[in-house]
Amino acid sequence: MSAPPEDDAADLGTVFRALADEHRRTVIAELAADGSDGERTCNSFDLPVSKQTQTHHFRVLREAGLIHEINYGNRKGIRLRRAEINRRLPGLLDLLTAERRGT
Amino acid sequence: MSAPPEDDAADLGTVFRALADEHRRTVIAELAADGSDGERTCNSFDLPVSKQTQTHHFRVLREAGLIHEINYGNRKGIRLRRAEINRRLPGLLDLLTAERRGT
DNA sequence: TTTCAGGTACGAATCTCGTCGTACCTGCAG
DNA sequence: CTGCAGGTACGACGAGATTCGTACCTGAAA
Repeated sequence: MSAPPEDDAADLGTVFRALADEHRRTVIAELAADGSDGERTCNSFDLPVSKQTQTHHFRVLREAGLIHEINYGNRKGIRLRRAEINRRLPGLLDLLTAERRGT
Repeated sequence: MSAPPEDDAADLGTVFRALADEHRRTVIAELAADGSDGERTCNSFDLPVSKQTQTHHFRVLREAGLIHEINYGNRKGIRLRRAEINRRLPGLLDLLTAERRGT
């Protein structure tokens, strides 16, 4: 209810709901696996959905406090909020990277 | 698709979807916070929903591999599958108990 | 045996979510 | 300026989730 803060990390329900979707989980797992934490474009994830749907997924991830979106007007940059996640939800990123390696 | 295994821990998507609901998260958080790991009854959680809905929630938790249900015909016992969870999803229970203590 | 609380099965109402179509905006390359 | 790729806004549709009503089963107490 009311406008989401989207500025800081949301509650566990919002985070789990965001990570329940396989596409969004793939995005965060890829970001978490890349230690350089560089800025990536939305297209670099090769999601098998339309661009409207991608916009939706990245918005959900941003409102859950998991990523940072940098708007360049024309294109958009994605960055993992690793520090905030590890501070408020320690161990979460490890769960995602572990799943990605099998089992 | 097909009948769910419900015997061993499910994938991350199923687990996150199960824990996205606040009622179910409350159940697991209470179980995780109680170190004795004793058997509890469904009623002991005081969920503000009807008993049909409780049946539904406990089934979701069981199919996600998070709890064990012991059927006595008349009543039902609930037990946290702590060992399996900590083995396949280390750190998950800590996230739930941390949220319950406030941020 | 009768009664009753605890649970389940099935179905319906409602809501949310994931997806896309159409239309529009933004910045860069010709 | 024109064209074009990347993104967004709004609306719609189908699938799934949450909740409950009604009906029924099970075991223990009276």
